[in-house]
Amino acid sequence: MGIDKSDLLQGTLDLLILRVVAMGPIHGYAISKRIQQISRDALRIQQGSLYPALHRLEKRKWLGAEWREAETGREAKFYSLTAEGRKRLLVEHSEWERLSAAIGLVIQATQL
Amino acid sequence: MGIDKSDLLQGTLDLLILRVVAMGPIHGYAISKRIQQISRDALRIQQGSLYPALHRLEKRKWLGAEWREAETGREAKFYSLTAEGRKRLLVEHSEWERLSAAIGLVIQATQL
DNA sequence: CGAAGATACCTTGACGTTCTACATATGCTA
DNA sequence: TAGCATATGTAGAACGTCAAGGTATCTTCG
Repeated sequence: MGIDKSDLLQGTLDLLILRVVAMGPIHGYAISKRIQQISRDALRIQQGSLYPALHRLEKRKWLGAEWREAETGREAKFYSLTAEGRKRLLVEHSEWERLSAAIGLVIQATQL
Repeated sequence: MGIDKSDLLQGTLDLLILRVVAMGPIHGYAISKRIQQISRDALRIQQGSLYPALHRLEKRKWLGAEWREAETGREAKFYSLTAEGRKRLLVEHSEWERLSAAIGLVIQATQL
């Protein structure tokens, strides 16, 4: 009935991607697997969310991209964090902390 | 440039509203003020977000509504939580815990 | 008296993100 | 040779939120 929620908290995908890419160059498919693995399967990035997001971040110059051979021997597009991307990551991170803390406050205050 | 984020984490507004209404009948304008106050101004609900959200929740029978006189002596639409709304609140709450914990995991794991 | 500001409700149209579904191709393995 | 994981991508739609606009009442202050 269209009442179900997204697999993600909308607006947090960029943060997740930037964090993972900050660990070192990595290709798109691996990013989604990594997020899924770290989150113990709680976060599943659909391909229709992943690739548009990567293109968006690349367009904004937060990610740089380069085609290289993956560990598997296949060609893949490796993303890496730009200097601007690192700045943006800090912004996204503090916004997350700020907003999630605020929601925590509301949850706490309303259960008295 | 459209790069700035929402004042909210998209998808959490329903949870916030349901929590506040769970404390007792309250009208829309007061809900937004209350959320703003509890969150120490971190969360500001725009009226263009608030009223459509309230109508959505009412339509889904998670909120009931009744016109009454507010403390100020003016007419206002008071919302209260239905039984279904209480169930939904539990769902929204656990979804929030699940997803925010998962994001916390990714943040932790990527800063090593 | 008149203006301003807070209270209280609402709608419209645009926007960005995410989703489902589809499409393509390669490499490995059973 | 069929199936599955890997790997990238697109199109169209749904959804929630935002900016901006509107109405009306009540109180306060000049």
